[in-house]
Amino acid sequence: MQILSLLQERFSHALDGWVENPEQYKQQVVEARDARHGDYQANLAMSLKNVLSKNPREIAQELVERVELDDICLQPEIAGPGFINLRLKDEFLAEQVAKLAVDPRLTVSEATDSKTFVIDYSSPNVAKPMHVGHIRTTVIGDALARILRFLGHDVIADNHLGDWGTQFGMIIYGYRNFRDDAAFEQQPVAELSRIYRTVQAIVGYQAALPKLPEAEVKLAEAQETLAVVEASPDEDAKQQKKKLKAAKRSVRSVEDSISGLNSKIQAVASAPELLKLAEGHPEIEKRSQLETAKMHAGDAANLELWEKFVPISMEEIDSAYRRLGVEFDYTYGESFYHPMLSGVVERLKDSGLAREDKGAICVFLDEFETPMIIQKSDGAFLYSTTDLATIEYRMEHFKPDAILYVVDHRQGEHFEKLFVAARKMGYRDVELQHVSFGTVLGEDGTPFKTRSGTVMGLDLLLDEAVQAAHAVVCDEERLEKGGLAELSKEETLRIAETVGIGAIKYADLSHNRTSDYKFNIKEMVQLAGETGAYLQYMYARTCSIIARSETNLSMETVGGFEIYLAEQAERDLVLKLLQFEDVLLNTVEEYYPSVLTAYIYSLAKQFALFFDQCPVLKAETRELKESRLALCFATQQVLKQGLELLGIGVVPRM
RNA sequence: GCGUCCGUGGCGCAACUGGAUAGCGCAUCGGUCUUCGGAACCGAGGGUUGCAGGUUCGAAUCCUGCCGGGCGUGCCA
Repeated sequence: MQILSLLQERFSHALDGWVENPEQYKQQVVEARDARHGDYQANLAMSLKNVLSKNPREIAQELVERVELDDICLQPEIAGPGFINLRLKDEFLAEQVAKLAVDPRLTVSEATDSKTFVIDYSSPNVAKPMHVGHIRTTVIGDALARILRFLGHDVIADNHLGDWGTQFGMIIYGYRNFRDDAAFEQQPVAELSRIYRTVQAIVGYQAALPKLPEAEVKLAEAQETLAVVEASPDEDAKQQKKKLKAAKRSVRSVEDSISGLNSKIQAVASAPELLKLAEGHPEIEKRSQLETAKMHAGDAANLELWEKFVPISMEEIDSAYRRLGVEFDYTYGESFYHPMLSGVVERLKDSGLAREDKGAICVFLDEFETPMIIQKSDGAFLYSTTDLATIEYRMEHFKPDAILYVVDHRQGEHFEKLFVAARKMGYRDVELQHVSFGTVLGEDGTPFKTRSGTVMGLDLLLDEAVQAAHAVVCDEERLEKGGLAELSKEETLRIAETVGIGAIKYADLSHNRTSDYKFNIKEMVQLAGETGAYLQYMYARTCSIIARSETNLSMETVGGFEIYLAEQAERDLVLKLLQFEDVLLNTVEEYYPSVLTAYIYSLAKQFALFFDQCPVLKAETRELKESRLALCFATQQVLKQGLELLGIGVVPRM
């Protein structure tokens, strides 16, 4: 049910033959922010003031006379400078919610202009452990895929794996030199990730070691500069402030980098075995890069190892996806596009878009100072090259109307360049969108790490959330009070899993995707406030009351229950339910899942209010009881569907 | 330096893309009900939306300039 566009159309019609392009004004019909102004409000009279050279209140008056709303609304009211306040008729609400309750699609229509979306999300690096940074892209991308599909679009979920990068050189080198055969035999995934971490630690150590003295010199310089600025202030107070701040900032930044270097050095220096390896394998980074280059060049031995490692690492990645309930249609990694790269570069050179500069092949774009480099001076290709090849491939094979890249905001400039270049290559009729998102931060406001400073593996993170959920939700006293004492251990574990994973997802999705957010498991699994658990609980409550009613309520039977809107809380709940489709459309307008989370939360709140104020099983009359049960049922369906579109599961009891 | 995003009650975030008295959740304080599973409901305090101008009927939102911060910035992804 699209209430908003229904109202907008009516107003647009009312303007036909009165103003030019009536369509452009209809978006000024919006949901009322304040309930005292009705359910919806039309704000167009004010902006038509100059167009019609008339007093806005007069315009509003005339609009009200022209607009055809009798079947939907009560008599519109004009307020303030020319606001038109609209209030839906109760009969209309009751009629529509009755339709919603018996419809598996909850009266959400399938798009008439169905489009094909390619959504590029998750994209972990094979052979590197997944961590908290992969949650956002995976969860946001998955939610968008689910919502767009539900709205009737064709969605191609493509996991653009990093399976061809420098990390392979590192594990190839590490595998040859550091592997523990018995461990690899028994637990290849764990052993591979141990090998990767070992090489990475040594790389970090060896790179940091020579940089430390330089950094200390820099620190001394920066401190001296600061001292000079402090000692001999600029006469201009403003200049002085600026200089002081710049000097302090540079001290701080050098200090930061020194502490970074120190921690990398410490990580190896404090572990004798590692230190020994580091000394026995000088220049390990260079050696690893060499292995990568050999692999790219087609070296049989290295490719054989690549073939061996990829499935092992995918096992781990897939298990994380299973747990998160995320699926892809395609998993074309970088390696898939590798054979196409030289062709891309050749075509760009031939068409004059790319040329050589300082040994590298570059695409210069007017909009940017720095070029997009597509081939390094040593002949290697870059991620720009792969991304261009990927666009070519997708355009040819999927013919999408839109390609969405769910990637963090730091790559913003890369995508801007990529899109400009793609346009120049002739791909003009496709929406290219960088659905960017902010960083996941730890308690201290810096990118999320464990106490020891390393990034925490995703599986451990999920375990922690599930444990926290179990502690809160499956507390014995609580279960006792809720009449759930007989739940088996298996059931409580399953509930904790659903709640824990849902908590992480909800916390992520409910934050505006463009901003950073602090990752705090304890807050996420809270039962009070705006959390996934609260929503799941409200769903369970709808289940509980319906079960108690012993009415065998279902989509087939609920149609027989007539709806009465006796109380304000009922009416508000119904209006909320009917706004589901408008919210979904709004959610994909700019690809903000938080629009949907905010709606589901407000629906749950509204249900809680209704539940508090309107007795259901103890309703005064049988008709009222049935009506309210039908509202519980409709709420249950919308909550379930809404959460499902976010990738969040529900349980009937918790 | 340049580019880009951001600054909203103590904290974490909204505000339907320019609408009416800026909302919500934590936290704090008070109240309701002998519960349809208190994870409930109602109420209170707390804000000059970083600052200063401008645009107009109207600005948290648009423009300009400051102040403060994140991120990016030619051969990593």
